[in-house]
Amino acid sequence: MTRAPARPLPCDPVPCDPMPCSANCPMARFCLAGRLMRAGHAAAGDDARQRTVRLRKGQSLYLLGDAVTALYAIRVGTVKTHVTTEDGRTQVVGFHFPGDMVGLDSLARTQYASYATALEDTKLCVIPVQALHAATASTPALGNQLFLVLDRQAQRARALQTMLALMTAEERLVTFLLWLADGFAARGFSSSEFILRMSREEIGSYIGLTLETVIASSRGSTTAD
Amino acid sequence: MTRAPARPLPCDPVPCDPMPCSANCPMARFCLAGRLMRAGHAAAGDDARQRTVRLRKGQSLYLLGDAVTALYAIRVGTVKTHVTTEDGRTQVVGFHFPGDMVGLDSLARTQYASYATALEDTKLCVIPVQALHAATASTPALGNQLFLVLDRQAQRARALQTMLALMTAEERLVTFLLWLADGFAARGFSSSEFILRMSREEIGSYIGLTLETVIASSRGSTTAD
DNA sequence: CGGGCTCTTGACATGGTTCAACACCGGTGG
DNA sequence: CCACCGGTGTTGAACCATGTCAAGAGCCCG
Repeated sequence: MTRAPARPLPCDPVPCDPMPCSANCPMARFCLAGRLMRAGHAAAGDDARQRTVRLRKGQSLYLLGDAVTALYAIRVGTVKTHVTTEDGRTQVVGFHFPGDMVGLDSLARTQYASYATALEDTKLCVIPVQALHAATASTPALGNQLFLVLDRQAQRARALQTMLALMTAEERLVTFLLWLADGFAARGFSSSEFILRMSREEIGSYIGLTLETVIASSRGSTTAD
Repeated sequence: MTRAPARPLPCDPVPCDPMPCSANCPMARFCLAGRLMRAGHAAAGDDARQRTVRLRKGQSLYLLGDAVTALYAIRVGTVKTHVTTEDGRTQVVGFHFPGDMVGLDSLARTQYASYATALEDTKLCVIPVQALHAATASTPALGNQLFLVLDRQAQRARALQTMLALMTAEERLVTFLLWLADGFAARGFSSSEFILRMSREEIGSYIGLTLETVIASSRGSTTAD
């Protein structure tokens, strides 16, 4: 179980900035935003040209409290969303991979409810909320798609709740790794071998353990990393 | 800190079955379903006549896997939603009080994703999903309201996640009781004195502790029950 | 080559669970 | 009315999983 090297740039950085999302995005087949936009394709006319954003490892996409101006869809890279408690402790609330949307948890709000930070060099499509609103207004099917996407997030949140409430350290880690494996498999990557873009500490924060316990549990688990 | 007696019937069982929700429901001021329906009032004409359901303590509103035919709004009483793991352990995923909606977590699904069980004698309004769909289709504002309600659920889920991940037993219990107090205050009841309708075991399940630890932590906490 | 990361490991402390016993209360039947 | 019974709540003791602390290894980067 090895960590990612410092700045790997695992995917080719396709230069596709001012292009329709579905044209040449490597994640087009799996991209939720793509499904959203195709559901209402041409609803916004050739307004479908996407702006993109690049982040280097460690850079923030938005901060907690920032005005919500856009959602984002990951093209390449990995993003974590996280919050802090009043006493300074930090808590990772989600990991996001190519094809995932970032910022959904703040869609109903005026200010972002979390921080979003790149775990590696990352490129994202920008989906201005006003454009999204206009598109959903003109295309009901798009709203349904969005609704399903939100439901998936809620499902995952419930699964996490039961995991945190009644699983042991090793069960949590195994479950987490299986989730990752499923996610990679769904994107067409190997589910039996992959690189962890997040640190042990970030994993531990997400599943409610210290980094030392994450390591100890990974020792106990089969090496079927 | 005392538990509820066996069958208290704390609220008067108003016989209001075939009446518009807002007419005589004691929770009208706080009812999410009421807000939903008023947002689209007369959208469905006098179809607004509500069917209601009564449950006695321990009875189920629906079972995991049942076909999703309706949402419910609590008039009087308390409901828990819960799931079970493959190895038989049970996990409370939510408590629901007068004015709350029950079944929202399954709204995007064809089968309920949890069990819903009454913690005391309870009366609910029935909101058929097809009626809800019709109403949202004809009244966009209603969809927005629903969207906000779903977001509130998601917020609570995130708060629970951080609670389970990084709070101690006593912190969890205190937080849980404060949530209850806030909820009662928002409904116009006393926030400093109230009856726990759920057992220690159910509380423990919800906040990831055993019933013994719930007791031990409640001893430690101030008696500001 | 040195500095600062993350990762790893082991010893130790401790919060929470487990287990067992008992108190309390309401309901039920004699 | 009383005795019994089951469910829930309470308590304490022993155990164990996990957190805490400290030290060192490996690696990337300047």
